[in-house]
Amino acid sequence: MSAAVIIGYDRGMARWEPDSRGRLEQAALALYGERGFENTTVAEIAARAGLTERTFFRYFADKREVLFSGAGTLQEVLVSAAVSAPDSAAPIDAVAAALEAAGALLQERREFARHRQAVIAASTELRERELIKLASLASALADALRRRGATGPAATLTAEAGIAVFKVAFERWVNESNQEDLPQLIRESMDELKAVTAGR
Amino acid sequence: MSAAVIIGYDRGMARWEPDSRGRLEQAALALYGERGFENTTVAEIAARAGLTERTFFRYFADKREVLFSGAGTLQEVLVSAAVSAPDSAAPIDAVAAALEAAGALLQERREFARHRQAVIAASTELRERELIKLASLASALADALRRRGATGPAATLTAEAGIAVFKVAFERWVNESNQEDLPQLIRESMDELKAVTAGR
DNA sequence: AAGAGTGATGACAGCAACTGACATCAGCCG
DNA sequence: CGGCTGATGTCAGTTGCTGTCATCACTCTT
Repeated sequence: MSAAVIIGYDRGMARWEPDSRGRLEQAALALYGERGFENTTVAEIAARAGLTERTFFRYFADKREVLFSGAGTLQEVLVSAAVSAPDSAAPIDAVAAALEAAGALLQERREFARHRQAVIAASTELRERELIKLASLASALADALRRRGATGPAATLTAEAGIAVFKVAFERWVNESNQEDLPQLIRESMDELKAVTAGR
Repeated sequence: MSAAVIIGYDRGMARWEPDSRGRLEQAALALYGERGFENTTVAEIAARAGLTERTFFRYFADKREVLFSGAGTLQEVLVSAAVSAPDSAAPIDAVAAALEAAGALLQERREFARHRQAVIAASTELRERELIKLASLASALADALRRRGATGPAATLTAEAGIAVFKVAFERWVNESNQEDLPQLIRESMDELKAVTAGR
């Protein structure tokens, strides 16, 4: 059964409803939010999107991945901002600039980001997936720093510390009720990292 | 079928072979190493240990967890070392002391740690699990710092940065062919973090 | 010593995640 | 017009994981 049948095939007679991928993502986020990740089956997600389980797995490698389609874009923004920071900037400052760019991107969809984060925080399995995405960001960021001339281990350390800053700032941003500015929170957290590693 | 039947019931006529848990861990590590995590079934692990699939899941929550039974001990060592650092030590130095204690523990079983790490590195699923274990260490470490009087976000940042140091040092230690000293590598990586966050 | 636990294990059924193979069919293109 | 394409459906199968009940050597009680 296709959703087009239900809707009456009025979208210019396209064979299928467009944006299957987007519909699956919306359905998954909604259902994970309503009943929790573990209590939702892939068949249910697919049904809400007017598709079948098999089609879900053509778009997403597994049940978790459906919440992480934005990771690629985030990584691109992060890396390109790091690469395009002035040559004179120290690695840690290139990282700070990259994190602020990524933060600005997330800020554009505050409500979505909050909802999504609440869903992820409620499930250990989803938290695992998020952590490996963040590790992938750190790895890509370290590569970018090496392209800027940083040495291997220092690049890794700078990138990982930067991602730690990002995590802390993002968590604050998500939980604060006021409309805080994420890039600003990133700057503050970065300063706090510098203070803390200096032994204060 | 019990393994005792095969072996001939000569261990003082105990009803079952002792240390089922340990046998499962050994069998899993061996099989994951031989054919890879994804190409190993739980039934095969259980069979090699002389047990059934059902018993495997009585000891371990899932197929990955069997490689992480040491995480609890590591966390205890880490936390108790952090808590027992001198009151005069800055948070980052308490973390450094804690990481060195944990490093010394791992160093006692260098070959095991290497083998295990090679297996984990070969599987994305296992890397995910490792990352959440490290996140749990960071969280416990941050709690320990708060008990020492550190404020919330600073404690989180210090702990996360410390775990980043640990990751980098551990990776060096595992990959170096020479018999390097892990606590020493941790000290060096910590110094590198301090340099890097200072803008060098 | 007989009988009543106990605890680790096995046996079995069942659900849900995921995969491979093949079928379908509207629209496009030559 | 007819063949090709690409997104989807259908179906069968494997495996991870769970609930439930059975088994039975050992132990404790009386």
